[in-house]
Order: sequence, then structure tokens, then C-alpha cells
Amino acid sequence: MGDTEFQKRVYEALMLVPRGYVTTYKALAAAVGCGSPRAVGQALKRNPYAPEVPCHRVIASDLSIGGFQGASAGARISKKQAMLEAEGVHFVDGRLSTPDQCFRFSDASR
DNA sequence: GCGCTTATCGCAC
DNA sequence: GTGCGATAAGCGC
Repeated sequence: MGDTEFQKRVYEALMLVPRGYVTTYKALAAAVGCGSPRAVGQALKRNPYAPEVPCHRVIASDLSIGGFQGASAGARISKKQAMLEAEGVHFVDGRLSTPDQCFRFSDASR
């Protein structure tokens, strides 16, 4: 407990992302009704539901890996890629090799 | 085409 | 009340 409505919204939206799919901070921010993807990153960094919230499924709008657990680069990022690849998401040159796997919240409403 | 700066929202201290 | 954060977009060179 202690999580705000905004954070709860971010976690819920993130859980909507199926395995083998990734979403971007911008899409996530838009899904929660926020115009600042950085606010989403804040919630993910402070995410009290680490195993429940697949924060590693969130990447930058540039399809780059972005950050993970409070690090924009490092061993954590490498692990993040490994986790995504384990789910069927492949990364090349530090970027999503298949933008088609970019989950779209609008697609969920479609 | 690449790089840097500015803008923006929320959370934590 | 202030600072920081896992970004995004725009403008300049």
C-alpha cells in the first residue's frame, strides 16, 4: 500500500502487456493519461510490485532498451535484454529488432 | 545525420 | 518546497 492512483494505473497498464511484447514510456504515459513519460519511469523505479510489474517490458520510444531498475545502462540493462529475449523479444544493437512486438494500448481497445 | 537543450509530471526527501 | 528521474521532441550545426 502507499501507491498512488497514478502508480497503480501504470502497474495495471503494464500488466496488460502480454509476454513477448514491449511498450514504450510514451505509450505507457499516454495510457495512464500523463504527458510525461518520466513520471511513468518514476513509478517504475519505485515500483513496489517488482515481480508483478514487468518493468523490463518498457522501452524508450526510440525502441531503445531505455533503462531498468534505476539505471540507464549497465549490467541491469543487459539482464533486461536477456529477460526480453527469453520472452521472445530480440534486441539488436541495443534496440528492438522487431518494432512489431511493440505493444500498443490502442490496439487493446481496438 | 547526430548532438544538445528544453519541456513536462509525478514521487521522494 | 525543492530536486531528481529509466524520456520525448525540437532546433542547431
